[in-house]
Amino acid sequence: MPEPKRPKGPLTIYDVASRAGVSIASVSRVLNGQGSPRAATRDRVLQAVRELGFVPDGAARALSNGLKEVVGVVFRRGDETPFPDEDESFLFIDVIYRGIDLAARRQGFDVLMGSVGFNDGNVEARVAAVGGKADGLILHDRMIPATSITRLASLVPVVTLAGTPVPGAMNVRCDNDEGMRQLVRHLVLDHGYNELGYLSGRIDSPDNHARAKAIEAEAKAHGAQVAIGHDWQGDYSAAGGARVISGLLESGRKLPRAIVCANDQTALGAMHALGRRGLRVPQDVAVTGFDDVPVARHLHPPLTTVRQPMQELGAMAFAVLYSKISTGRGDSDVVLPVQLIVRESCGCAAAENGR
Amino acid sequence: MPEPKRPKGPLTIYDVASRAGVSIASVSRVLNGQGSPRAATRDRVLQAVRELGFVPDGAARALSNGLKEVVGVVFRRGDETPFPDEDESFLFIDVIYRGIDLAARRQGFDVLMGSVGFNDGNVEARVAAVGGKADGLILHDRMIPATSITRLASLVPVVTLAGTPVPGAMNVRCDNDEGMRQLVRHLVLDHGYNELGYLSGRIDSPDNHARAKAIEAEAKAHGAQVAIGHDWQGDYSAAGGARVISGLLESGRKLPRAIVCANDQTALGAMHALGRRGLRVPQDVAVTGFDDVPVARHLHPPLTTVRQPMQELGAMAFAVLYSKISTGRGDSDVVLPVQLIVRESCGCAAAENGR
DNA sequence: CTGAAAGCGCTTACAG
DNA sequence: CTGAAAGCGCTTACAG
Repeated sequence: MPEPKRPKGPLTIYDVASRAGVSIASVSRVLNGQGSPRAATRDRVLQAVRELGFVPDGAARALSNGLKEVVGVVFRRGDETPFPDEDESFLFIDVIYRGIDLAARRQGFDVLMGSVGFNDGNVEARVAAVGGKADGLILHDRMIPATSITRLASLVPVVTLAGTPVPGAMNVRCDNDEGMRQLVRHLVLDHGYNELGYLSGRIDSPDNHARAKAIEAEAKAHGAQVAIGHDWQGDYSAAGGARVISGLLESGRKLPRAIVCANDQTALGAMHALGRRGLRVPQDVAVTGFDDVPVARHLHPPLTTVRQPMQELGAMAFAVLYSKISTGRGDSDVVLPVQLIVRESCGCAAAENGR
Repeated sequence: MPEPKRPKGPLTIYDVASRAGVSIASVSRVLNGQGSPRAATRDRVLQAVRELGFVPDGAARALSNGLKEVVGVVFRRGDETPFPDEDESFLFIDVIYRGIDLAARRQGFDVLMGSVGFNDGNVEARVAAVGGKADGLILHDRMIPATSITRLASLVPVVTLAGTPVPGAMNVRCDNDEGMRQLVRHLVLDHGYNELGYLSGRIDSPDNHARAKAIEAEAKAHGAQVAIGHDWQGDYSAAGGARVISGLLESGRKLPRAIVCANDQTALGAMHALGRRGLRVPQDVAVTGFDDVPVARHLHPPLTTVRQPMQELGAMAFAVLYSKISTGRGDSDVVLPVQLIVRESCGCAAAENGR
């Protein structure tokens, strides 16, 4: 029987200790690089670990040293649709997630994902449960009320993503305001468009709110008009963008010279709808996006947009959280710079393409 | 001071108990719905919990009752590329992941993601660490050697995805063989093509191996030739697919009537390369994929392919794992049916389109 | 350098 | 129905 006789239950540090002929304290020290065990001790422990295939129990470690080495991340995601047509929204979250993941890995943390469907009940309970299993929490946008976030934050460090800072919690976001202002300046000053429309995102989104305010302020500063409001209300989806444009066109409304969309998805839908009516982009109407999702550069024409550093957003969220976890303090509102990506849908020539 | 006086350290069950004037045992029972506490007890506990904002510590619960309610999932993913051009590969993993997530959520489990970069060192240690923090492990394809999987599986239940069953571990996969056979029958019997080429995936992939064997066997059964081998070796990427086709064309080789690609990405690259040489799909050369990624139906022409039920794959992986965790036994090799999706790249007319 | 022992925050028989 | 106590598998002062 080549199989080493295994103790009954799951393997514990006691099994390793007895096999190596040392105390559990020594095993622990060797495994964690604490103290300076004698080489002989080290070797015997390591060998026993190898022979037994021992892996320390995470829960016990966590309980003992007060560190789980786990970040909780809760995103909201669509529910049952197996292959939704808005493929990209996924990708987007995925990129943020990757930023978190990469940064976490560097510190030996793993990521506990607690996703929540759009129409799930008791979201707060779910978030709390994830919080109980982690050293800190990264929350996407407005999943739970601000007061709940504050309460939760007294229990475990919390950073919100792309939201508005909430008392007690930390926040990391992109500079929507500056991005939108750069975009407006490009359209108004470089192209001379003086009539813009803002095809909005979901009305309850802080991002949307920030972008709407920025476009209005900057347009005003340069003497341009901006159509905005109920008739222009989309929902961040391509379908929503198309719906708004169709509605506008059907009601016989004259479109502004440039349509600034709340995000790339919306721009995609808008361009579709315009194309169906025989309107050319950018000759008849210029269209811009926001996000710079991967397909943006492959559209016809390639989409002028604002790139948000999503991966850095994720990495920064972890960094801030980690700082709070390990030192007890962390920045409460980090703003990441965005970048104007000029392609052709604004009316620029192919040569000037941003990549 | 509306703020209730908070104990020094983090909140524990003792704080709740003393505030409610009961023992910690009662608090635990109320929280977990064990026993039948008196209504009065229940209420006082619940109120104390609410007032304090108490959330039980996951590590302590796990250690105490031997259940972490966490599934570990380890995928391999690309490393630093911020916005890779092969966007879809992501999505794909994401869909599997969603299946796992949905199924896990239903049982109150959360998902611990421990991703691994393609050129990360000590993958085994990482996988083991994740294993130590979870009740069970879902592993993508061949991340670590079979023997390591077997060893790990003696410690914690393991299910591998889309791989070959490994002793001790469980496995869930799609029916590559049947999918490829259906595809070949369609090409040979329905379209009458008797010369096929198999543009392969990574050579070390079990999936690729299974698909290659299936196409050879089925082609032979129906008297068709299949070109395969070194000159036809891709790597699952669009770039790889394009490279193979270009190489073939440059060497003056005559292409077979239909090119069966190892996956959709490869087909995408192949179609690009064919287009660049002025070859028409499907009139000059038919092309097929495998996977049915979301963009497949939007290609020109829409791609005929085999749909793998990725979300179910994930859900099934969890189900099998959960069964093992809770009952001690689970199926060791589950095969999920695939579906032939006939679109136009095989030569079928638009009307016959699968969705 | 190393071992015996306490303690991390829960759950759950075991008495009452 | 409820409380006192043991125990889950580790880590880490504290002695030696």
